[in-house]
Amino acid sequence: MGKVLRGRSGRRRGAPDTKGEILAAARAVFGERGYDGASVRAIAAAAGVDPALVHHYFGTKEKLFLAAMEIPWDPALIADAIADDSTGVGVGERAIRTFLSVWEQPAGRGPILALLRSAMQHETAALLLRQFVTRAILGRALVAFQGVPDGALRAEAMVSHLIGLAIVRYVVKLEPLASVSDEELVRLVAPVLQRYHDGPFEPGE
Amino acid sequence: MGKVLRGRSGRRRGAPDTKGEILAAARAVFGERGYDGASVRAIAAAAGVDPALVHHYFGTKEKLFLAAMEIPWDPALIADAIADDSTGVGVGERAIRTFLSVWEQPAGRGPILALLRSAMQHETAALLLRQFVTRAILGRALVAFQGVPDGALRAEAMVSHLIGLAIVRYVVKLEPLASVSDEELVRLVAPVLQRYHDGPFEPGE
DNA sequence: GGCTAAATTCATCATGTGTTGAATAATGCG
DNA sequence: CGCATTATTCAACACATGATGAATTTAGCC
Repeated sequence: MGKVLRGRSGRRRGAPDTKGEILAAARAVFGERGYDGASVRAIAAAAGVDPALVHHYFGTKEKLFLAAMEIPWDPALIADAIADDSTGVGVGERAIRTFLSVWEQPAGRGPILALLRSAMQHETAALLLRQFVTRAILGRALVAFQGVPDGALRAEAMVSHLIGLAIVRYVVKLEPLASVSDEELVRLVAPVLQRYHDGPFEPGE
Repeated sequence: MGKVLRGRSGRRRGAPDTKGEILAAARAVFGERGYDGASVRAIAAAAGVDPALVHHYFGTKEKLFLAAMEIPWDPALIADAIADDSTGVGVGERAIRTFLSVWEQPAGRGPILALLRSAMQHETAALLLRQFVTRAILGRALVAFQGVPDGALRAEAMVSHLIGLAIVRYVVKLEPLASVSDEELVRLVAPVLQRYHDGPFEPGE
């Protein structure tokens, strides 16, 4: 109790990773409130630190945001998990399973939630999300769509469904979708996603 | 040029529908910037009016938001269009076509965009969106899922895909999805959505 | 031990926000 | 015409925000 009241000015004893704590707090608060909604003061408070320190380390709020969006999990791993064809199951199931593995734990959920929330209100963030999806996810996962006509389009449609799922399940919390079990979600969504891979799509039908 | 500078105080000549203009401006600005991002001053400016007038008519910003979200198109019509089984095509195609008919024109896009954007940052708006989807859309469209096991879940999954589509196409603007033609989008998405209606879904597989 | 550099806070600024109350101008009813 | 009502703006408040520069305390090197 009262750990927040760090008292008087000056350097603290020991070598605490304050910069890291600020980053973690930033991810959490950006994730909860989005870019505009998250105030530097709120982030500083969550890190138990004076607002000025945030500026000392990161200069401006936007730079802090960019720094906080350096995601803790490796996007390449994600993309590879989706691309990996060695398992028996199809792309659809691989995609939804990887999706859940990230979203179901708050540590992984934080940054993308922040990115997603912020992309809705800030063009900078929208651009960031666009690049992230395009380069980090789609760019690598596209190997699973090699040989498929309009592969890029189909892959993007798949991603769009996953984004919608994230919003409905974790932000808007529509029932029953929000509280259905992971396994049930896989059984529900996987075959539908899979159809983006297998299904026909002829301009003339 | 200079129409904004309405000059001195007092009532204006004629009987202009200023309240309506404020509402329209509110829909536009809320749609572009979301609830928190849209300032009363910006809305007032877009309506060519003093900020105080906004409060005179609507009291508070939140009430203005709620008033602006009284959507101009009839949700019942939308829901019925999706539910209507008399046409030859399946629910999937009906859903994506109705979706496009609303989103492709800015007048219809405005309010939901505002609702969607705001739902990402404000719990009030999230609740509003939840109720809107549940009552206005799902509630009526569910007749198309009568007799289908887990109909509610499947319908929600469908809606989640449409929401994701809206975000990727109209907010984040991922290419090529953002500039694909309506017809192509229908051919791409309709059969996948349809699978939520027809496809099997057994808890035990 | 002394001194520089880093970490941290404090006080403060300029700006933008939602909101309010009073003032002014036009309308419409008697 | 006179007068209450409505429409509209002006000026201001209280508050939150991002940012800055100076002051204070500790760490680390010679």
